Amino acid sequence: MRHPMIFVDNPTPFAIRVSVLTNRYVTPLASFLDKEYGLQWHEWVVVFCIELRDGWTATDISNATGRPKNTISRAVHKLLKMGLITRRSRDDDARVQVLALTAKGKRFYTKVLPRLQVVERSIYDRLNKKEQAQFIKLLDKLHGVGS
Amino acid sequence: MRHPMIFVDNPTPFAIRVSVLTNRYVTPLASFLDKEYGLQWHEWVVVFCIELRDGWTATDISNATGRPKNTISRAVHKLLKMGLITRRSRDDDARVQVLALTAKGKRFYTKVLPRLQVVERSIYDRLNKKEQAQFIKLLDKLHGVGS
DNA sequence: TAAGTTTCATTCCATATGGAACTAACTGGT
DNA sequence: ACCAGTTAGTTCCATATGGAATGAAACTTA
Repeated sequence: MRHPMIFVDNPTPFAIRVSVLTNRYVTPLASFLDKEYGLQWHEWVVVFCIELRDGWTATDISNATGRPKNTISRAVHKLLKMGLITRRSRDDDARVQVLALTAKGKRFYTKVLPRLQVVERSIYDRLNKKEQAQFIKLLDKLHGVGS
Repeated sequence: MRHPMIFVDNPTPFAIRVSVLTNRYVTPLASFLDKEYGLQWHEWVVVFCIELRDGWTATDISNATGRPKNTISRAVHKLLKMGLITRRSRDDDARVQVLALTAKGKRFYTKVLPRLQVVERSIYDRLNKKEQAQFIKLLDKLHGVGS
């Protein structure tokens, strides 16, 4: 590898740094997930969202993650087929489909999360606790918290 | 938008935060680039790399960015066709193709960079100068500087 | 200098992607 | 009650993607 640290100590645009971080960091997690469980990254994100809070719809997830809604729609269908989630039209609006984890989905989440965290930690632990907290705070700010 | 700040103040895995940041942040830049100049994100990254340092090859860029080499190969071909870069086999090793910006490519870079920075700043300026420096330092650490 | 191995880059192919058009369901105004 | 406008979710389709196979050139060892 001839220029591994190319983006260090120079005025590389922030966006390039971030996209490279995603390439180096999220991509390995996604392929781990795919190999071990046949799950796409988006599908995992949907599971994660639903586990985190009740009442999510495909549109909510699309808004929260910044992915187009057809992508989320496909992920939802796959997860339904896998029996990991359920979907129910809301009584007051038949267009809105509320998602929820099945018992199988909850078990899946409980099993997968710690394994992902192991992979995650191998990179994330390059930061100490204080730096990790700092980083999350900065990410939140970039996500537009408070604006 | 019902849950815009879903990933704030909870134990969302770092990888999800990062991927969402990319979705919200790099994607708009990429579509700006595509609409205005017909350039894919990878193609822009290749231009940026070549401008930053001399002597880059497709493999170097693949290593530095974490994208597969066929992706870079395609980007290089497109840029050659657009007349933005040149390619020369190295004298001592004909397998290695050294890339360089053409005059047109340099003008392109000079024209595009500030326009991208305007878009970039609209998000990045949510951090003050000190936080920006902090963030870059943390990114560098995550990229494995020093390890 | 021939055989085997490694490396750089391209091509092939099955799959993923996302914009745009679409359907179905609701809302508001008249 | 009707029609126009809006919203949730799906489908269509052209294009992007990346793993694996291939090609091409250069090394390594004998």
